[in-house]
Amino acid sequence: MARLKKPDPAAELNMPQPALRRLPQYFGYLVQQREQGVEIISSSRIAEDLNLHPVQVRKDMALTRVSGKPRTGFNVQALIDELARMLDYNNLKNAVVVGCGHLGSALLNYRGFQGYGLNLMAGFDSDPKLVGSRVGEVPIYPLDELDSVVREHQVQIGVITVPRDHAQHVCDLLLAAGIKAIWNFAPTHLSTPEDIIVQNENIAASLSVLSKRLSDQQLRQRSDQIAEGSSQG
Amino acid sequence: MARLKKPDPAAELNMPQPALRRLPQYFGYLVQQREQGVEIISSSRIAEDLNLHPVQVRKDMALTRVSGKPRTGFNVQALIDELARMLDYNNLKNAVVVGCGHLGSALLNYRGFQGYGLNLMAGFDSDPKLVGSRVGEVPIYPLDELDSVVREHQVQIGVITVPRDHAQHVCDLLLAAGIKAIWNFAPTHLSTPEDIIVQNENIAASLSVLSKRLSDQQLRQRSDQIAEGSSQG
DNA sequence: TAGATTGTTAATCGATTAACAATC
DNA sequence: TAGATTGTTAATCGATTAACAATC
Repeated sequence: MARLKKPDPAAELNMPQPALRRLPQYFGYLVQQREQGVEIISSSRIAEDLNLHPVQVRKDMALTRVSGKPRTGFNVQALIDELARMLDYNNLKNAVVVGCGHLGSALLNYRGFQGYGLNLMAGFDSDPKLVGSRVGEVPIYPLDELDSVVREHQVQIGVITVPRDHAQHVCDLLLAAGIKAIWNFAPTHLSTPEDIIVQNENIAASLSVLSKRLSDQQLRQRSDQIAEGSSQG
Repeated sequence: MARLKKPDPAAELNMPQPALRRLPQYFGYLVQQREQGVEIISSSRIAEDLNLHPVQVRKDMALTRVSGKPRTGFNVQALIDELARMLDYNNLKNAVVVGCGHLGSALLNYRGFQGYGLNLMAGFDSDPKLVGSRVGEVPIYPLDELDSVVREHQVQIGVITVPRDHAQHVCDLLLAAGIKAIWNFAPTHLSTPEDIIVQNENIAASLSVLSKRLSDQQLRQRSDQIAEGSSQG
């Protein structure tokens, strides 16, 4: 059995955000490795596959308090278990999806959320044709049942996938029903009380990073070519 | 007209990633403000609406080299124009989507990408029923036409929305066709040459951040209650 | 002028990387 | 033992925040 130091609640509460964003990456990667029969893995191997610095991987692994063995590496299963505990993947959290258009349907059809502790247990839509049907096995309700469903199942997380102009209204409905956290896919800013957690899924931000990296690389390559040309000339 | 210092190419190439991720956020926010008739805006107002520190907003605005006026603020349109230039939104980049299931369809139906410089001009799918049809006005081709379509239109960006187990194969096809950047929505790590830009859209990472923030807040609230209870007792 | 806001420089904070000892 | 890998401490790097001058 892999050695495991006592968890440090303070360290876990104050986890740096960049690290917190890397942990699910490790988790997914390690689950995939386990499926391929890998039982022990070194930090340098992880770093290489995920394009990270090996020391950073060791620092992150240290957060899990799973000890590795010099000359061999870390126990994959132990890391998976501890990451799941730290990220609270074992406590399934109920969530509802408001807006069952293309994006909402895609989320409702995605079967991978369970592995990350999220249970999408209901969808809501204003379209009477959708109401009463199921999308990816999840039942779709009319908007005016939102309050009762959320209260009855003590749902904590609301996912907003409605058009931009309806997002704030839906947000208000969710908060009125007692929701504590909002996962917002609508491309707009939501006004909420301070104690409500809002996570904006800004696909444009991600796209911009990609786009900028591409432009920058091409700029660099072009200036390299010019430099080459002039040194040859 | 708003004052505008000369762009600084070095500063733009070496833009810090956290800042780069905030710029599209400002862009979207400012476009929305403009639609509502706002012409001048202060850094403190932006900061308040986007939950940022006002000094940070001013630093970020300084990156655009748009000068604000003391006592009034920044010209909204000037900021929008300069952000669009910095993020290269004006040069429409062609992209293809491989995998036209729920998520791929959602992307193809999303009409907002044009505003962010991305033109999804073709979809590919192995399902013969989809091939020849259109999803959100974008034509769907069979996979074996990927190479010719990508070459013909000099497409630089490939979007992968196929199931996990097909992602690496699709990635290889895209690279063979000359694609330089991959936007990967499949929950798996892709092996690529060093000069290829890969942006992983890890929805699980985002979800985990939300989930952890929720758990942590509830932990804090519970320990606050206990502290309250004992101080009262 | 007084006051509000920008914008810059310095200080702080936090994350990443380097160096190296400890361990198997 | 030799060598490879972990794990910790120190150094560096970079981003955020604070302080305050400049400007309208």
